[in-house]
Amino acid sequence: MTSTEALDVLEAYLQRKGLKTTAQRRLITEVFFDPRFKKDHPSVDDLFRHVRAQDANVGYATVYRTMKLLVECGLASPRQLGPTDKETRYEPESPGEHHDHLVCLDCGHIVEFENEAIEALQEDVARAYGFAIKEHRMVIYGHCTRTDCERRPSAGAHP
Amino acid sequence: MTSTEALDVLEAYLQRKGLKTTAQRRLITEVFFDPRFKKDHPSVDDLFRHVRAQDANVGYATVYRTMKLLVECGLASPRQLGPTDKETRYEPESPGEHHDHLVCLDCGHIVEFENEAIEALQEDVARAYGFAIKEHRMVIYGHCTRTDCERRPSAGAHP
DNA sequence: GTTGGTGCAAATTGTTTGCATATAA
DNA sequence: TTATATGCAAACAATTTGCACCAAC
Repeated sequence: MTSTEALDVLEAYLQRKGLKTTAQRRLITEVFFDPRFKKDHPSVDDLFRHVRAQDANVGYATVYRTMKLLVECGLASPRQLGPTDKETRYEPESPGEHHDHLVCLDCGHIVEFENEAIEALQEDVARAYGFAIKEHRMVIYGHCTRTDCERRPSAGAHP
Repeated sequence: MTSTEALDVLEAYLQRKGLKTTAQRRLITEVFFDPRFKKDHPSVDDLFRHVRAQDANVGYATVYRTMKLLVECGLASPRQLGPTDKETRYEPESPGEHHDHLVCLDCGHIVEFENEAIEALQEDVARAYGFAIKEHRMVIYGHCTRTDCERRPSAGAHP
């Protein structure tokens, strides 16, 4: 989803809730959906720094509060891909899409994928235990084979 | 794995590392592997309270430090099943075993399961992207059908 | 006797909140 | 004009760390 579409979704949500469209909320949303940035699962701090580059007055708290709004209206999902990561990272969401993650334990590289066969099996499992699935999370940790994969012990994850 | 077996694993690990076996480390490990407790994915605070019931002098920091040791020697895994939970919870591990989780969004009930077909498909996915799998995490969120399932909005997870 | 452990309290870190001011509606 | 947002600093909560004393080895 483009940043323009995301803004539309956000503004509709704000209107419906009687909240206000502000320059800060627009800017943060634009940064979050910026194609140069989108794939990075940014933390609040990442977002804060990029936002400050465009408007030096935005506060940390505003970024937190805006990300909470984006989550509420379905435009973002909080993630914790590396179980040792302490900060929450955010992923842009497009309604109807879903993907899971492959995370390289060496370089931190993240690949998103989707697999219908796995999802069908998940349905079977859930049914067997009397659960109605709302959603799921799946992360596979391993070692990637990128030529530029270098050990980054601090990269996050020992899962 | 029984608490006795766990203690053996821990002591072997401590010895190999030149570390010391102490009463506190033994007690915390026993509590963590106590069958009455095992299934509960306890937080450090849960453990701390049960440990204090047996020895009123143990400090919070010691529980943290000991859980870190248990993770290092493979006896425990840190989990964050409800993405809104802030505290880390721990799950007892037995080498060679693996299970994933079903979490009820209403009552917080957790079911552990294992599914080889899903794991086989994960291998396929990883191979397709050039990843060698080390391990994985899968959590399915939904609504359970237990008769005593009651909405616990604070129960944890809106994933 | 050494080396490592414990308990406490203080420090750190990520996140939230209270409040006076500013701004969208 | 009136309700909501903002930015700042202070508050919080989970976890970590420094240090004086203790206890395994």
